[in-house]
Amino acid sequence: MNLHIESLNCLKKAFLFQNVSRAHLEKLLSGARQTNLKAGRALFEYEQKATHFYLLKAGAIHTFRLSPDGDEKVFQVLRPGDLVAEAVMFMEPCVYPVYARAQKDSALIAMSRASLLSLCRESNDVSLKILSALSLRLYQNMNQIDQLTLSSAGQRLVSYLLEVKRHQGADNIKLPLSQAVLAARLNVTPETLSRLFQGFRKKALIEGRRGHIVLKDTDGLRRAVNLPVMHDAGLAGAAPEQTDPQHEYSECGCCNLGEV
Amino acid sequence: MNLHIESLNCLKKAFLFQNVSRAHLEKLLSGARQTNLKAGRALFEYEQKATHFYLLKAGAIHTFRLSPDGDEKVFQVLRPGDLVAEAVMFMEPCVYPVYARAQKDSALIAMSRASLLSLCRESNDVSLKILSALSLRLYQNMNQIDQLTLSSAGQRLVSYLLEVKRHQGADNIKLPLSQAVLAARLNVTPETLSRLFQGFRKKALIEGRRGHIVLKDTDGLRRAVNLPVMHDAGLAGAAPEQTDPQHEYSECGCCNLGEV
DNA sequence: CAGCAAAAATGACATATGTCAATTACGGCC
DNA sequence: GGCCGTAATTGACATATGTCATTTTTGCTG
Repeated sequence: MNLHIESLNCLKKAFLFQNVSRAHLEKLLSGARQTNLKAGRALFEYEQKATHFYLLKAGAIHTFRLSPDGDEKVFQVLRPGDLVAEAVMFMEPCVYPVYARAQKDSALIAMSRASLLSLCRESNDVSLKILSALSLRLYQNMNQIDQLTLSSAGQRLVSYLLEVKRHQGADNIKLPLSQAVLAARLNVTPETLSRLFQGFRKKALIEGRRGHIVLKDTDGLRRAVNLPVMHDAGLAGAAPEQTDPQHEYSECGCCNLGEV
Repeated sequence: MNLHIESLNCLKKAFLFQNVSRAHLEKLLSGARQTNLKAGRALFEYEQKATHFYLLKAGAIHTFRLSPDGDEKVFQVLRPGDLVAEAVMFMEPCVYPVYARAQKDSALIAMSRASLLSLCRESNDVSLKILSALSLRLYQNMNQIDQLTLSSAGQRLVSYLLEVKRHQGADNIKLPLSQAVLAARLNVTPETLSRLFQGFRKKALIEGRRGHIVLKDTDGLRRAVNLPVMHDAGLAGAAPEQTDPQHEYSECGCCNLGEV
């Protein structure tokens, strides 16, 4: 069956299942089903019993929580190739700790918790893989906490911009998030974000707008918001090695920029 | 050897090693050494190569990062019985993602990363245990992000107080953190924290001071800061089950209050 | 190309929270 | 029990950021 073959190939590419035998993958897929979601539709709800995890084949998924006044706090921006909620499968009690929603029309493969758990029970190799995947997510989360607790909105923005720059290589960066979503990720209002951009533009620290920005003076940016002007990047010192070309992972190892 | 026996017993109590065979534990301990730290001394540094993880036998350890202006952002407050940096052992590259420092005079058992990894390779059981421990930490971190991104300082404080109440059962709660540390955990200044307490006291929402506080009107507290007045607790809906008596775990499952 | 809805920018304003300095209360120690 | 250093409180003040309303831009779709 075509779908099957295709899914199998997708799975193989996922970091988690790099060295997993074909037999094991087949098993994982045996109970799997394809899920298609229109933009805006929910994949799962916060605190809902977590029975499945997903491989995102196409589109984009956001995971988020709601603040008391109702606005969304974005945790992750997931892209094709990413696994969704795989870490949740091991929690006790097993409920989704976030909402998940399709941001664009999306296609996913849904796999059951049970099949993953039994796979882990059978293969220590898989367990170990997942272990390292989880610890990575843990690290991402700590970095996110770190970033969110930067005292000023400017610091959070600059730290984000520098992170993006690190990953896209060039000073000429492309923001993969709408301003509204970015604002949510940085825990500021869109207005504030807009004004910050304006401010940096006036000081000739950046150029361009609307998703396509040129960083003219990164040290200046750092100074403008009182971030230490130093060696490499604002955030963690995770070795600035290039993305491992072997798996087409959309997320960066140490952070969560929401882009390729 | 006495120390050995004692350490063995400590290990057995740790959640991670609940069902691990004695032989395996022995192996873990074979390369272990006892570490004593005076209050204020560092256990490890941020970004330092992570070679060991620890079991805290006595005292208290804080893990934290530094903000650009130099103040500490507390990630965890660890108590006797807790494991320190066990999750880090599986990260790649393997460097400590936080600073760790003894807050009081502390005694720890240091175990090597290598021995843990080989234990995991040998025993899928251990891998699975750690898997669930890691996913728990992940969940804690998400809750912490959630809490830190509550827009107002008051919301963060109330959410913290309610969390503590949930765990101590009574309205009569004991704060295990100095005000300065608590302020850091909530990402506010000590002054602001002090004023918040004052404000609540004036409105007769709380009573008492200095680590010993009585919550007079929890719904009032929620309303005072615009937190939804609802069923159970402000944070995640992790089942409000009592702490499992079988392991003397200082931390709560879903959050990180810094106390028993 | 015009027209429209959504996104972004701008302005005026309120306020929560940080900052710095001074004062008070507490807890350990001789 | 009285002193002293640290922690907590209080006050005056500056300011970053949120809020709400309005305008401008953008990108689409017919």
